[in-house]
Amino acid sequence: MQSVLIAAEESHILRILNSSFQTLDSIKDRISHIFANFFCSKYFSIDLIDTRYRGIDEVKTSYNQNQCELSENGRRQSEPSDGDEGQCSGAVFNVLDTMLKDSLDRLKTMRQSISWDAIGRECCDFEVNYKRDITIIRALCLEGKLGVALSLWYMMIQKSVIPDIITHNYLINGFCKTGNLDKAEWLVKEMLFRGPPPNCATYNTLIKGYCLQKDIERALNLFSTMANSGIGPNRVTCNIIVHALCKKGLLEDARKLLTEILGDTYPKDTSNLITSTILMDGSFKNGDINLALTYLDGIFCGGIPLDTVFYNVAIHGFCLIGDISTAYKYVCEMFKRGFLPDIFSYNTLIGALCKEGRTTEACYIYNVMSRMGVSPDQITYKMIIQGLCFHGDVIKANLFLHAMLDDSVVPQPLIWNVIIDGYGRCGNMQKALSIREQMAAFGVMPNTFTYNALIHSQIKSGNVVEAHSLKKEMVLNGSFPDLVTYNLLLGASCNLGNFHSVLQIYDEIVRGGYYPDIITYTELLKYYCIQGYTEKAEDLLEKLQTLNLQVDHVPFLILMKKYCKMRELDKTFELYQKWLLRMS
DNA sequence: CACCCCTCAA
Repeated sequence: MQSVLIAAEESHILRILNSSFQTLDSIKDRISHIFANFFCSKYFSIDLIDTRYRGIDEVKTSYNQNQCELSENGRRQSEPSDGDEGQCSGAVFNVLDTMLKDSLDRLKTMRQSISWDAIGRECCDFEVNYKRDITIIRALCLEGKLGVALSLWYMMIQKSVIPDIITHNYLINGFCKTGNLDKAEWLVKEMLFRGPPPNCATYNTLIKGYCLQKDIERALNLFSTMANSGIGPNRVTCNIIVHALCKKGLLEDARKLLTEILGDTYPKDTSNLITSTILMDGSFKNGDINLALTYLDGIFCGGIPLDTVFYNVAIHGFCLIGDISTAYKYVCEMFKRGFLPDIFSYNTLIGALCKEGRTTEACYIYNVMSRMGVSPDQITYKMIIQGLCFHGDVIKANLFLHAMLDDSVVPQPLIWNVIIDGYGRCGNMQKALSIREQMAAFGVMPNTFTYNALIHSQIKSGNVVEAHSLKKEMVLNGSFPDLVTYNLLLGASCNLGNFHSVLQIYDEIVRGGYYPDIITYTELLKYYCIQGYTEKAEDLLEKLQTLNLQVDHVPFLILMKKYCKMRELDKTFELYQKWLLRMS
Protein backbone atom coordinates (compact mmCIF):
# COMPACT_ATOMS: atom_id res chain seq x y z
CA MET A 1 0.00 0.00 0.00
CA GLN A 2 2.66 2.47 1.07
CA SER A 3 4.83 1.79 -1.93
CA VAL A 4 1.88 2.41 -4.20
CA LEU A 5 1.41 5.85 -2.65
CA ILE A 6 5.08 6.63 -3.08
CA ALA A 7 5.03 5.54 -6.68
CA ALA A 8 1.99 7.74 -7.28
CA GLU A 9 3.66 10.70 -5.65
CA GLU A 10 6.83 10.20 -7.63
CA SER A 11 5.01 10.00 -10.91
CA HIS A 12 3.07 13.10 -9.89
CA ILE A 13 6.34 14.94 -9.36
CA LEU A 14 7.71 13.64 -12.59
CA ARG A 15 4.63 14.94 -14.34
CA ILE A 16 5.07 18.35 -12.74
CA LEU A 17 8.72 18.40 -13.65
CA ASN A 18 7.85 17.35 -17.14
CA SER A 19 5.22 20.01 -17.58
CA SER A 20 7.58 22.48 -15.95
CA PHE A 21 10.15 21.68 -18.53
CA GLN A 22 7.60 22.04 -21.29
CA THR A 23 6.43 25.36 -19.93
CA LEU A 24 9.97 26.46 -19.50
CA ASP A 25 10.72 25.30 -22.97
CA SER A 26 7.90 27.34 -24.41
CA ILE A 27 8.83 30.51 -22.59
CA LYS A 28 12.53 29.89 -22.92
CA ASP A 29 12.73 31.65 -26.26
CA ARG A 30 10.88 34.66 -24.92
CA ILE A 31 13.12 35.15 -21.96
CA SER A 32 16.28 33.61 -23.32
CA HIS A 33 17.79 36.97 -23.94
CA ILE A 34 17.65 37.57 -20.23
CA PHE A 35 18.80 34.35 -18.50
CA ALA A 36 18.34 31.41 -20.85
CA ASN A 37 21.94 30.38 -21.06
CA PHE A 38 22.47 30.43 -17.39
CA PHE A 39 19.20 28.64 -16.60
CA CYS A 40 19.61 25.94 -19.16
CA SER A 41 23.11 25.06 -18.25
CA LYS A 42 22.24 24.86 -14.57
CA TYR A 43 18.71 23.59 -14.41
CA PHE A 44 18.77 21.02 -17.14
CA SER A 45 21.71 19.37 -15.56
CA ILE A 46 19.30 17.71 -13.19
CA ASP A 47 18.38 14.55 -14.88
CA LEU A 48 14.80 13.44 -14.47
CA ILE A 49 15.64 9.87 -13.84
CA ASP A 50 18.37 10.91 -11.53
CA THR A 51 15.95 12.44 -9.10
CA ARG A 52 14.65 9.00 -8.33
CA TYR A 53 18.00 7.74 -7.23
CA ARG A 54 19.77 10.72 -5.80
CA GLY A 55 18.93 11.77 -2.31
CA ILE A 56 15.87 13.92 -2.45
CA ASP A 57 17.56 16.57 -0.37
CA GLU A 58 20.30 16.90 -2.90
CA VAL A 59 17.77 17.37 -5.65
CA LYS A 60 15.99 19.90 -3.57
CA THR A 61 19.15 21.80 -2.75
CA SER A 62 20.11 21.78 -6.33
CA TYR A 63 16.67 22.94 -7.26
CA ASN A 64 16.61 25.66 -4.63
CA GLN A 65 20.01 26.81 -5.73
CA ASN A 66 18.70 27.12 -9.21
CA GLN A 67 15.69 28.98 -7.95
CA CYS A 68 17.84 31.44 -6.05
CA GLU A 69 20.06 32.05 -8.94
CA LEU A 70 17.05 32.18 -11.18
CA SER A 71 15.23 34.75 -9.16
CA GLU A 72 18.36 36.80 -8.66
CA ASN A 73 18.99 36.78 -12.38
CA GLY A 74 15.34 37.26 -13.12
CA ARG A 75 15.11 40.26 -10.88
CA ARG A 76 18.31 41.66 -12.19
CA GLN A 77 17.44 41.03 -15.78
CA SER A 78 13.77 41.89 -15.63
CA GLU A 79 14.35 45.58 -15.09
CA PRO A 80 15.60 46.58 -18.49
CA SER A 81 13.12 44.48 -20.45
CA ASP A 82 9.43 45.14 -20.73
CA GLY A 83 7.72 44.39 -17.44
CA ASP A 84 5.08 42.03 -18.86
CA GLU A 85 7.55 39.39 -19.84
CA GLY A 86 9.26 39.58 -16.49
CA GLN A 87 6.06 39.40 -14.52
CA CYS A 88 4.76 36.57 -16.60
CA SER A 89 7.80 34.39 -16.25
CA GLY A 90 8.02 35.28 -12.59
CA ALA A 91 4.45 34.15 -12.00
CA VAL A 92 5.02 30.90 -13.88
CA PHE A 93 8.12 30.18 -11.94
CA ASN A 94 6.42 30.96 -8.69
CA VAL A 95 3.61 28.54 -9.40
CA LEU A 96 5.98 25.82 -10.57
CA ASP A 97 8.18 26.50 -7.65
CA THR A 98 5.37 26.05 -5.15
CA MET A 99 4.10 22.92 -6.81
CA LEU A 100 7.46 21.32 -6.94
CA LYS A 101 8.37 22.34 -3.46
CA ASP A 102 5.14 20.94 -2.06
CA SER A 103 5.54 17.76 -3.94
CA LEU A 104 9.10 17.30 -2.95
CA ASP A 105 8.19 17.97 0.67
CA ARG A 106 5.39 15.48 0.54
CA LEU A 107 7.67 12.94 -1.03
CA LYS A 108 10.27 13.51 1.64
CA THR A 109 7.74 13.06 4.45
CA MET A 110 6.45 9.90 2.89
CA ARG A 111 9.91 8.53 2.36
CA GLN A 112 10.70 9.16 5.98
CA SER A 113 7.53 7.58 7.24
CA ILE A 114 8.28 4.51 5.20
CA SER A 115 11.18 3.14 7.10
CA TRP A 116 12.67 -0.26 6.51
CA ASP A 117 10.17 -1.41 9.04
CA ALA A 118 7.34 -0.68 6.68
CA ILE A 119 9.12 -2.27 3.79
CA GLY A 120 9.53 -5.29 6.05
CA ARG A 121 5.80 -5.27 6.62
CA GLU A 122 5.31 -5.23 2.89
CA CYS A 123 7.45 -8.36 2.71
CA CYS A 124 5.43 -9.74 5.59
CA ASP A 125 2.26 -9.26 3.56
CA PHE A 126 3.81 -11.34 0.84
CA GLU A 127 4.85 -13.90 3.42
CA VAL A 128 1.36 -14.02 4.90
CA ASN A 129 -0.26 -14.48 1.49
CA TYR A 130 2.24 -17.13 0.54
CA LYS A 131 1.80 -19.02 3.80
CA ARG A 132 -1.96 -18.74 3.53
CA ASP A 133 -1.96 -20.07 -0.02
CA ILE A 134 0.26 -23.06 0.63
CA THR A 135 -1.68 -23.88 3.80
CA ILE A 136 -4.90 -23.92 1.79
CA ILE A 137 -3.36 -26.09 -0.92
CA ARG A 138 -2.12 -28.58 1.67
CA ALA A 139 -5.49 -28.71 3.45
CA LEU A 140 -7.31 -29.20 0.14
CA CYS A 141 -4.95 -32.04 -0.74
CA LEU A 142 -5.64 -33.79 2.56
CA GLU A 143 -9.38 -33.43 1.95
CA GLY A 144 -8.94 -34.90 -1.51
CA LYS A 145 -10.12 -31.71 -3.23
CA LEU A 146 -7.34 -31.86 -5.77
CA GLY A 147 -9.00 -29.93 -8.56
CA VAL A 148 -9.26 -26.80 -6.41
CA ALA A 149 -5.81 -27.39 -4.93
CA LEU A 150 -4.29 -27.59 -8.39
CA SER A 151 -5.99 -24.43 -9.61
CA LEU A 152 -4.69 -22.54 -6.60
CA TRP A 153 -1.24 -23.93 -7.37
CA TYR A 154 -1.64 -22.70 -10.92
CA MET A 155 -2.67 -19.23 -9.75
CA MET A 156 0.48 -19.00 -7.65
CA ILE A 157 2.63 -20.14 -10.56
CA GLN A 158 1.02 -17.49 -12.77
CA LYS A 159 2.02 -14.85 -10.24
CA SER A 160 5.55 -16.27 -10.44
CA VAL A 161 5.26 -17.52 -6.89
CA ILE A 162 6.50 -21.07 -6.64
CA PRO A 163 5.07 -23.14 -3.77
CA ASP A 164 7.63 -24.98 -1.70
CA ILE A 165 8.61 -28.62 -2.08
CA ILE A 166 6.39 -29.86 0.73
CA THR A 167 3.30 -28.33 -0.84
CA HIS A 168 4.25 -29.96 -4.14
CA ASN A 169 4.61 -33.27 -2.32
CA TYR A 170 1.17 -32.81 -0.76
CA LEU A 171 -0.28 -32.39 -4.26
CA ILE A 172 1.55 -35.44 -5.58
CA ASN A 173 0.46 -37.44 -2.55
CA GLY A 174 -3.14 -36.40 -3.16
CA PHE A 175 -3.00 -37.43 -6.79
CA CYS A 176 -1.40 -40.77 -5.92
CA LYS A 177 -3.99 -41.54 -3.25
CA THR A 178 -6.84 -40.86 -5.67
CA GLY A 179 -5.25 -42.92 -8.40
CA ASN A 180 -4.32 -39.98 -10.65
CA LEU A 181 -0.84 -41.26 -11.32
CA ASP A 182 -0.57 -39.42 -14.62
CA LYS A 183 -1.23 -36.09 -12.89
CA ALA A 184 1.32 -36.98 -10.20
CA GLU A 185 3.92 -37.79 -12.86
CA TRP A 186 3.13 -34.60 -14.71
CA LEU A 187 3.66 -32.57 -11.54
CA VAL A 188 7.03 -34.22 -10.95
CA LYS A 189 8.00 -33.21 -14.49
CA GLU A 190 6.86 -29.67 -13.72
CA MET A 191 9.10 -29.70 -10.66
CA LEU A 192 12.07 -30.86 -12.71
CA PHE A 193 11.32 -28.09 -15.17
CA ARG A 194 10.73 -25.04 -12.96
CA GLY A 195 11.56 -26.23 -9.47
CA PRO A 196 11.57 -26.93 -6.67
CA PRO A 197 13.51 -30.03 -7.66
CA PRO A 198 11.91 -33.24 -6.36
CA ASN A 199 13.39 -34.70 -3.20
CA CYS A 200 13.40 -38.18 -1.75
CA ALA A 201 9.90 -37.79 -0.30
CA THR A 202 8.61 -36.82 -3.77
CA TYR A 203 9.91 -40.02 -5.29
CA ASN A 204 8.77 -42.08 -2.31
CA THR A 205 5.28 -40.69 -2.68
CA LEU A 206 5.23 -41.60 -6.34
CA ILE A 207 6.60 -45.09 -5.63
CA LYS A 208 3.88 -45.58 -3.03
CA GLY A 209 1.36 -44.42 -5.62
CA TYR A 210 2.52 -47.10 -8.06
CA CYS A 211 2.31 -49.69 -5.28
CA LEU A 212 -1.27 -48.66 -4.53
CA GLN A 213 -2.03 -49.29 -8.19
CA LYS A 214 -0.41 -52.70 -7.76
CA ASP A 215 2.13 -51.65 -10.36
CA ILE A 216 5.21 -53.03 -8.61
CA GLU A 217 7.10 -53.05 -11.91
CA ARG A 218 6.97 -49.28 -12.21
CA ALA A 219 7.64 -48.83 -8.50
CA LEU A 220 10.78 -50.93 -8.76
CA ASN A 221 11.74 -49.14 -11.93
CA LEU A 222 11.54 -45.73 -10.31
CA PHE A 223 13.27 -47.15 -7.26
CA SER A 224 16.27 -48.17 -9.35
CA THR A 225 16.34 -45.03 -11.51
CA MET A 226 15.76 -42.33 -8.92
CA ALA A 227 19.46 -42.30 -8.09
CA ASN A 228 20.07 -41.04 -11.66
CA SER A 229 18.28 -37.83 -10.67
CA GLY A 230 20.79 -37.44 -7.89
CA ILE A 231 18.52 -38.67 -5.13
CA GLY A 232 19.25 -42.04 -3.63
CA PRO A 233 16.56 -44.17 -2.02
CA ASN A 234 16.43 -44.06 1.77
CA ARG A 235 15.03 -46.31 4.45
CA VAL A 236 11.49 -45.12 3.80
CA THR A 237 11.83 -46.06 0.13
CA CYS A 238 12.96 -49.53 1.18
CA ASN A 239 10.01 -49.88 3.54
CA ILE A 240 7.55 -48.95 0.80
CA ILE A 241 9.06 -51.47 -1.59
CA VAL A 242 9.37 -54.20 1.04
CA HIS A 243 5.76 -53.67 2.04
CA ALA A 244 4.60 -53.91 -1.57
CA LEU A 245 6.58 -57.11 -2.11
CA CYS A 246 5.15 -58.64 1.08
CA LYS A 247 1.65 -57.79 -0.05
CA LYS A 248 2.30 -59.68 -3.25
CA GLY A 249 3.51 -62.62 -1.19
CA LEU A 250 7.09 -62.15 -2.38
CA LEU A 251 8.64 -62.30 1.07
CA GLU A 252 11.82 -63.89 -0.14
CA ASP A 253 12.34 -61.15 -2.74
CA ALA A 254 11.76 -58.53 -0.07
CA ARG A 255 14.43 -60.06 2.13
CA LYS A 256 16.87 -60.37 -0.75
CA LEU A 257 16.35 -56.76 -1.65
CA LEU A 258 17.05 -55.66 1.89
CA THR A 259 20.19 -57.74 2.10
CA GLU A 260 21.32 -56.21 -1.17
CA ILE A 261 20.75 -52.66 -0.02
CA LEU A 262 21.55 -52.84 3.65
CA GLY A 263 24.24 -55.47 3.58
CA ASP A 264 24.56 -58.90 5.12
CA THR A 265 23.69 -57.67 8.59
CA TYR A 266 20.05 -57.90 7.70
CA PRO A 267 17.79 -59.23 9.21
CA LYS A 268 19.96 -59.42 12.32
CA ASP A 269 19.93 -55.66 12.27
CA THR A 270 16.68 -54.69 13.92
CA SER A 271 17.52 -51.03 14.12
CA ASN A 272 14.54 -50.27 11.97
CA LEU A 273 11.41 -51.27 13.79
CA ILE A 274 9.18 -50.41 10.86
CA THR A 275 10.98 -52.68 8.40
CA SER A 276 10.85 -55.56 10.87
CA THR A 277 7.19 -54.89 11.58
CA ILE A 278 6.41 -55.00 7.87
CA LEU A 279 8.24 -58.31 7.48
CA MET A 280 6.55 -59.80 10.54
CA ASP A 281 3.16 -58.69 9.25
CA GLY A 282 3.92 -60.12 5.82
CA SER A 283 4.99 -63.45 7.33
CA PHE A 284 1.80 -63.75 9.38
CA LYS A 285 -0.35 -62.90 6.38
CA ASN A 286 1.49 -65.32 4.13
CA GLY A 287 0.99 -68.08 6.68
CA ASP A 288 4.66 -68.46 7.57
CA ILE A 289 4.16 -68.45 11.31
CA ASN A 290 7.66 -69.60 12.16
CA LEU A 291 9.21 -66.78 10.21
CA ALA A 292 6.80 -64.34 11.84
CA LEU A 293 7.82 -65.59 15.29
CA THR A 294 11.48 -65.23 14.32
CA TYR A 295 10.92 -61.58 13.47
CA LEU A 296 8.91 -61.13 16.65
CA ASP A 297 11.73 -62.55 18.76
CA GLY A 298 14.26 -60.50 16.84
CA ILE A 299 12.40 -57.31 17.59
CA PHE A 300 12.00 -58.16 21.26
CA CYS A 301 15.63 -59.18 21.67
CA GLY A 302 16.86 -56.16 19.75
CA GLY A 303 16.26 -54.02 22.81
CA ILE A 304 14.85 -51.26 20.62
CA PRO A 305 11.95 -49.06 21.66
CA LEU A 306 8.70 -50.49 20.32
CA ASP A 307 5.60 -48.73 19.13
CA THR A 308 1.84 -49.26 19.16
CA VAL A 309 1.79 -50.41 15.55
CA PHE A 310 4.23 -53.20 16.35
CA TYR A 311 1.92 -54.48 19.10
CA ASN A 312 -1.09 -54.18 16.83
CA VAL A 313 0.64 -56.18 14.11
CA ALA A 314 1.48 -58.88 16.65
CA ILE A 315 -2.09 -58.89 17.99
CA HIS A 316 -3.45 -59.10 14.46
CA GLY A 317 -1.01 -61.86 13.58
CA PHE A 318 -2.09 -64.04 16.47
CA CYS A 319 -5.75 -63.35 15.77
CA LEU A 320 -5.14 -64.40 12.19
CA ILE A 321 -3.83 -67.80 13.23
CA GLY A 322 -6.74 -68.17 15.62
CA ASP A 323 -4.69 -67.74 18.78
CA ILE A 324 -6.78 -65.12 20.51
CA SER A 325 -5.35 -65.83 23.96
CA THR A 326 -1.82 -64.93 22.79
CA ALA A 327 -3.32 -61.83 21.20
CA TYR A 328 -4.77 -60.96 24.61
CA LYS A 329 -1.31 -61.49 26.12
CA TYR A 330 0.13 -58.85 23.81
CA VAL A 331 -2.63 -56.45 24.81
CA CYS A 332 -1.57 -56.98 28.44
CA GLU A 333 2.04 -56.48 27.39
CA MET A 334 1.05 -53.15 25.86
CA PHE A 335 -0.47 -51.98 29.12
CA LYS A 336 2.60 -53.17 31.05
CA ARG A 337 4.96 -51.23 28.80
CA GLY A 338 2.89 -48.12 28.97
CA PHE A 339 1.10 -48.27 25.63
CA LEU A 340 -2.66 -47.90 25.44
CA PRO A 341 -4.49 -50.06 22.93
CA ASP A 342 -5.98 -47.92 20.18
CA ILE A 343 -8.89 -48.35 17.79
CA PHE A 344 -6.80 -50.77 15.69
CA SER A 345 -6.06 -53.02 18.68
CA TYR A 346 -9.70 -53.16 19.77
CA ASN A 347 -11.09 -53.62 16.27
CA THR A 348 -8.63 -56.42 15.59
CA LEU A 349 -9.78 -58.26 18.71
CA ILE A 350 -13.46 -57.64 18.03
CA GLY A 351 -13.09 -58.82 14.44
CA ALA A 352 -11.40 -62.04 15.51
CA LEU A 353 -13.96 -62.70 18.25
CA CYS A 354 -16.87 -62.13 15.86
CA LYS A 355 -15.34 -64.48 13.30
CA GLU A 356 -15.05 -67.13 15.99
CA GLY A 357 -18.67 -66.59 16.93
CA ARG A 358 -17.69 -65.23 20.34
CA THR A 359 -20.07 -62.30 19.95
CA THR A 360 -20.73 -61.88 23.68
CA GLU A 361 -17.01 -61.42 24.25
CA ALA A 362 -16.87 -59.02 21.30
CA CYS A 363 -19.62 -56.93 22.92
CA TYR A 364 -17.64 -57.02 26.16
CA ILE A 365 -14.56 -55.61 24.37
CA TYR A 366 -16.84 -52.98 22.84
CA ASN A 367 -17.77 -51.88 26.37
CA VAL A 368 -14.14 -51.95 27.49
CA MET A 369 -12.98 -49.73 24.66
CA SER A 370 -15.75 -47.23 25.30
CA ARG A 371 -14.75 -47.09 28.97
CA MET A 372 -11.10 -46.63 27.95
CA GLY A 373 -12.06 -43.58 25.96
CA VAL A 374 -11.60 -45.14 22.53
CA SER A 375 -14.72 -44.42 20.50
CA PRO A 376 -15.94 -47.26 18.32
CA ASP A 377 -15.94 -46.37 14.62
CA GLN A 378 -17.86 -47.66 11.61
CA ILE A 379 -15.51 -50.63 11.37
CA THR A 380 -16.19 -51.63 15.00
CA TYR A 381 -19.93 -51.44 14.45
CA LYS A 382 -19.71 -53.17 11.11
CA MET A 383 -17.92 -56.17 12.61
CA ILE A 384 -20.16 -56.48 15.66
CA ILE A 385 -23.38 -56.04 13.69
CA GLN A 386 -22.22 -58.45 11.02
CA GLY A 387 -21.06 -60.96 13.65
CA LEU A 388 -24.39 -60.79 15.47
CA CYS A 389 -26.42 -61.08 12.25
CA PHE A 390 -24.33 -63.97 11.02
CA HIS A 391 -24.92 -65.81 14.25
CA GLY A 392 -28.62 -65.13 14.16
CA ASP A 393 -28.94 -62.33 16.70
CA VAL A 394 -30.43 -59.63 14.47
CA ILE A 395 -32.29 -58.07 17.37
CA LYS A 396 -29.09 -57.34 19.25
CA ALA A 397 -27.50 -56.15 15.99
CA ASN A 398 -30.35 -53.70 15.61
CA LEU A 399 -29.57 -52.36 19.10
CA PHE A 400 -26.06 -51.54 17.91
CA LEU A 401 -27.50 -49.80 14.87
CA HIS A 402 -29.49 -47.63 17.26
CA ALA A 403 -26.40 -47.03 19.39
CA MET A 404 -24.78 -45.59 16.27
CA LEU A 405 -27.76 -43.39 15.54
CA ASP A 406 -27.76 -42.23 19.17
CA ASP A 407 -24.11 -41.27 18.69
CA SER A 408 -25.15 -39.26 15.63
CA VAL A 409 -23.13 -41.57 13.42
CA VAL A 410 -24.96 -42.25 10.16
CA PRO A 411 -24.16 -45.86 9.30
CA GLN A 412 -22.69 -46.66 5.90
CA PRO A 413 -24.99 -48.50 3.47
CA LEU A 414 -23.15 -51.73 4.33
CA ILE A 415 -24.38 -51.70 7.93
CA TRP A 416 -28.01 -51.10 6.97
CA ASN A 417 -27.71 -53.82 4.36
CA VAL A 418 -26.34 -56.32 6.86
CA ILE A 419 -29.32 -55.72 9.17
CA ILE A 420 -31.82 -55.88 6.30
CA ASP A 421 -30.20 -59.10 5.19
CA GLY A 422 -30.28 -60.42 8.75
CA TYR A 423 -34.02 -59.82 9.11
CA GLY A 424 -34.61 -61.25 5.64
CA ARG A 425 -32.69 -64.42 6.47
CA CYS A 426 -34.72 -65.10 9.55
CA GLY A 427 -37.86 -64.57 7.54
CA ASN A 428 -38.87 -61.20 9.03
CA MET A 429 -39.78 -59.49 5.79
CA GLN A 430 -41.73 -56.73 7.54
CA LYS A 431 -38.79 -55.68 9.66
CA ALA A 432 -36.45 -55.86 6.66
CA LEU A 433 -38.68 -53.45 4.77
CA SER A 434 -39.01 -51.11 7.74
CA ILE A 435 -35.21 -50.92 8.13
CA ARG A 436 -35.02 -50.00 4.47
CA GLU A 437 -37.50 -47.18 5.14
CA GLN A 438 -35.44 -46.02 8.10
CA MET A 439 -32.32 -46.07 5.97
CA ALA A 440 -34.00 -43.86 3.39
CA ALA A 441 -35.16 -41.52 6.17
CA PHE A 442 -31.52 -41.03 7.17
CA GLY A 443 -30.67 -40.12 3.61
CA VAL A 444 -28.71 -43.28 2.86
CA MET A 445 -29.38 -44.42 -0.69
CA PRO A 446 -30.09 -48.11 -1.19
CA ASN A 447 -27.53 -49.82 -3.39
CA THR A 448 -27.34 -53.10 -5.26
CA PHE A 449 -26.60 -54.95 -2.01
CA THR A 450 -29.70 -53.48 -0.37
CA TYR A 451 -31.88 -54.69 -3.21
CA ASN A 452 -30.18 -58.06 -3.33
CA ALA A 453 -30.86 -58.51 0.39
CA LEU A 454 -34.52 -57.59 -0.14
CA ILE A 455 -34.81 -59.80 -3.23
CA HIS A 456 -33.22 -62.65 -1.33
CA SER A 457 -35.71 -62.37 1.50
CA GLN A 458 -38.68 -62.05 -0.87
CA ILE A 459 -37.61 -65.20 -2.65
CA LYS A 460 -37.09 -66.93 0.68
CA SER A 461 -40.65 -65.97 1.60
CA GLY A 462 -41.82 -67.35 -1.74
CA ASN A 463 -42.71 -63.98 -3.28
CA VAL A 464 -40.94 -64.36 -6.61
CA VAL A 465 -43.19 -61.77 -8.26
CA GLU A 466 -42.25 -59.25 -5.57
CA ALA A 467 -38.60 -60.11 -6.15
CA HIS A 468 -38.90 -59.31 -9.85
CA SER A 469 -40.61 -56.01 -9.21
CA LEU A 470 -37.80 -55.10 -6.79
CA LYS A 471 -35.36 -55.72 -9.64
CA LYS A 472 -37.32 -53.25 -11.78
CA GLU A 473 -37.41 -50.77 -8.91
CA MET A 474 -33.65 -50.85 -8.42
CA VAL A 475 -33.06 -49.81 -12.01
CA LEU A 476 -35.47 -46.92 -11.57
CA ASN A 477 -33.55 -45.85 -8.46
CA GLY A 478 -30.22 -45.85 -10.21
CA SER A 479 -28.79 -49.16 -8.95
CA PHE A 480 -28.07 -51.95 -11.35
CA PRO A 481 -28.67 -55.63 -10.92
CA ASP A 482 -25.48 -57.64 -10.73
CA LEU A 483 -24.72 -61.30 -11.19
CA VAL A 484 -25.90 -61.97 -7.62
CA THR A 485 -29.30 -60.45 -8.43
CA TYR A 486 -29.57 -62.62 -11.52
CA ASN A 487 -28.39 -65.74 -9.69
CA LEU A 488 -31.03 -65.18 -7.00
CA LEU A 489 -33.81 -64.79 -9.56
CA LEU A 490 -32.48 -67.64 -11.65
CA GLY A 491 -32.38 -69.90 -8.59
CA ALA A 492 -36.00 -69.05 -7.80
CA SER A 493 -37.15 -69.80 -11.35
CA CYS A 494 -35.18 -73.05 -11.39
CA ASN A 495 -36.77 -74.20 -8.16
CA LEU A 496 -40.20 -73.38 -9.55
CA GLY A 497 -39.34 -75.22 -12.76
CA ASN A 498 -40.29 -72.18 -14.82
CA PHE A 499 -38.45 -73.01 -18.04
CA HIS A 500 -39.41 -69.82 -19.84
CA SER A 501 -38.22 -67.64 -17.01
CA VAL A 502 -34.93 -69.55 -16.67
CA LEU A 503 -34.12 -69.00 -20.33
CA GLN A 504 -35.10 -65.35 -20.15
CA ILE A 505 -32.88 -64.64 -17.15
CA TYR A 506 -29.95 -66.55 -18.58
CA ASP A 507 -30.33 -64.57 -21.78
CA GLU A 508 -30.39 -61.32 -19.85
CA ILE A 509 -27.18 -62.27 -18.07
CA VAL A 510 -25.33 -62.94 -21.30
CA ARG A 511 -26.77 -59.95 -23.16
CA GLY A 512 -25.94 -57.70 -20.22
CA GLY A 513 -22.29 -58.60 -20.66
CA TYR A 514 -22.06 -60.52 -17.39
CA TYR A 515 -20.05 -63.69 -17.23
CA PRO A 516 -22.04 -66.50 -15.65
CA ASP A 517 -20.18 -67.84 -12.63
CA ILE A 518 -20.14 -71.21 -10.90
CA ILE A 519 -23.35 -70.34 -9.03
CA THR A 520 -25.18 -69.50 -12.28
CA TYR A 521 -24.14 -72.83 -13.79
CA THR A 522 -24.94 -74.73 -10.62
CA GLU A 523 -28.46 -73.28 -10.68
CA LEU A 524 -28.84 -74.36 -14.31
CA LEU A 525 -27.55 -77.80 -13.43
CA LYS A 526 -30.06 -77.98 -10.61
CA TYR A 527 -32.78 -77.00 -13.08
CA TYR A 528 -31.80 -79.84 -15.44
CA CYS A 529 -31.83 -82.27 -12.52
CA ILE A 530 -35.25 -81.15 -11.31
CA GLN A 531 -36.59 -81.50 -14.84
CA GLY A 532 -34.95 -84.90 -15.15
CA TYR A 533 -32.53 -83.88 -17.92
CA THR A 534 -29.62 -85.77 -16.40
CA GLU A 535 -27.75 -85.97 -19.71
CA LYS A 536 -27.87 -82.22 -20.09
CA ALA A 537 -26.67 -81.93 -16.52
CA GLU A 538 -23.75 -84.28 -17.25
CA ASP A 539 -22.82 -82.26 -20.34
CA LEU A 540 -22.93 -79.04 -18.36
CA LEU A 541 -20.72 -80.54 -15.68
CA GLU A 542 -18.19 -81.60 -18.32
CA LYS A 543 -18.27 -78.14 -19.83
CA LEU A 544 -17.80 -76.53 -16.43
CA GLN A 545 -14.54 -78.35 -15.91
CA THR A 546 -13.14 -77.06 -19.18
CA LEU A 547 -14.02 -73.47 -18.25
CA ASN A 548 -11.69 -71.45 -16.11
CA LEU A 549 -13.91 -71.68 -13.06
CA GLN A 550 -13.33 -72.82 -9.51
CA VAL A 551 -15.71 -75.78 -9.51
CA ASP A 552 -16.67 -76.77 -5.98
CA HIS A 553 -18.41 -79.91 -4.75
CA VAL A 554 -21.94 -78.50 -5.06
CA PRO A 555 -22.73 -79.41 -8.72
CA PHE A 556 -21.34 -82.93 -8.14
CA LEU A 557 -23.42 -83.26 -5.01
CA ILE A 558 -26.64 -82.16 -6.75
CA LEU A 559 -26.20 -84.60 -9.60
CA MET A 560 -25.21 -87.45 -7.27
CA LYS A 561 -28.31 -86.84 -5.17
CA LYS A 562 -30.38 -87.00 -8.33
CA TYR A 563 -28.81 -90.32 -9.35
CA CYS A 564 -29.39 -91.64 -5.85
CA LYS A 565 -33.05 -90.78 -6.07
CA MET A 566 -33.18 -92.49 -9.49
CA ARG A 567 -31.49 -95.53 -7.92
CA GLU A 568 -28.69 -95.17 -10.49
CA LEU A 569 -26.03 -96.37 -8.10
CA ASP A 570 -23.44 -97.06 -10.81
CA LYS A 571 -23.73 -93.55 -12.15
CA THR A 572 -23.58 -92.15 -8.63
CA PHE A 573 -20.36 -94.00 -7.93
CA GLU A 574 -18.89 -93.05 -11.30
CA LEU A 575 -19.58 -89.40 -10.54
CA TYR A 576 -18.12 -89.76 -7.07
CA GLN A 577 -14.89 -91.07 -8.57
CA LYS A 578 -14.80 -88.21 -11.05
CA TRP A 579 -15.21 -85.82 -8.18
CA LEU A 580 -12.39 -87.43 -6.19
CA LEU A 581 -10.16 -87.22 -9.25
CA ARG A 582 -11.08 -83.61 -9.66
CA MET A 583 -10.30 -82.77 -6.05
CA SER A 584 -6.89 -84.45 -6.05
C1' DC B 1 5.17 -34.05 2.74
C1' DA B 2 6.86 -40.06 2.02
C1' DC B 3 7.21 -46.22 5.45
C1' DC B 4 4.15 -50.63 9.33
C1' DC B 5 -1.74 -52.18 12.15
C1' DC B 6 -8.43 -52.84 11.94
C1' DT B 7 -13.41 -53.86 7.29
C1' DC B 8 -14.75 -54.10 2.32
C1' DA B 9 -21.28 -57.86 2.26
C1' DA B 10 -24.83 -62.40 -0.65
